[in-house]
Amino acid sequence: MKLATWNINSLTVRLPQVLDWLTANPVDVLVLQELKMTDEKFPFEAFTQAGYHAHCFGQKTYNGVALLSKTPATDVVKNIPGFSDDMARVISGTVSGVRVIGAYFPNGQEPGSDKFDYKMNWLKGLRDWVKTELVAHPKLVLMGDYNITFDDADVWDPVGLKDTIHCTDEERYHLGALVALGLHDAYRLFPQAEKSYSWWDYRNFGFPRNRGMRIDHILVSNALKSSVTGCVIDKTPRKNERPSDHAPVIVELLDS
DNA sequence: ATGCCTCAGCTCCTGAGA
Repeated sequence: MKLATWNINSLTVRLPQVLDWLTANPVDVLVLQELKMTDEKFPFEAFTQAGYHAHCFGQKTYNGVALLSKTPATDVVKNIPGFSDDMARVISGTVSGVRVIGAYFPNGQEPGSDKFDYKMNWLKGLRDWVKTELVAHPKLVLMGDYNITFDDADVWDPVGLKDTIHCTDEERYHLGALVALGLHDAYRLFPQAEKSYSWWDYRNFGFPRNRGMRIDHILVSNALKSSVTGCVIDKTPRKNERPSDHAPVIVELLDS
């Protein structure tokens, strides 16, 4: 079973690339972030034709997430139960016995800002909920655009970007607390090339210079850890003509 | 240097992303 996450920065612009990518990478589950469209505009038809069941949690202009799966997802939940939020950031469902949570974590803009405070509150809300989800669903995958790096290895310039957004101790504390619930960074379960990133700034030739950060993650629960056979970042679509600034991340699990 | 890209929208500029 293969599951993937991809922040596509506007599904309106990127739909052809998503469909092409699914043809080349027929994963069982794909979660998308930053649809930047309302549910009425979501291209259900195109995904049906591609062989996917789709659930959408959209929003005008910003945010918006979707859950695509080859077999139907059940018990679909939108956003974080118990955490009041105006923004469409989370969509969850059970696919083939695995609880899948797709999330677009807040950016946070800059430490000390209102948006940073919101990010910290959101992270606490997410953690409180995921803790209970893990009890109900031991086989759980939490994946998406976390907008947080784990450590210096995830940052192209850890000195210059020290204490800036995605690299602060506060953000990393919350990411660590999430992991401490009984989750594992699937990417680091395997040897990986140095300077591996999932996002590169559009500006200043960020991608060709490999000036990026690893901020898109797939966390797997204790119950799934031993069944993970691989995790990769696919940089191919970042080379497209009008790419998203993020690359998809894929994890493979042994079928159980 | 608060911009360099990219995207959405009450679109010819602004806010947001990261």
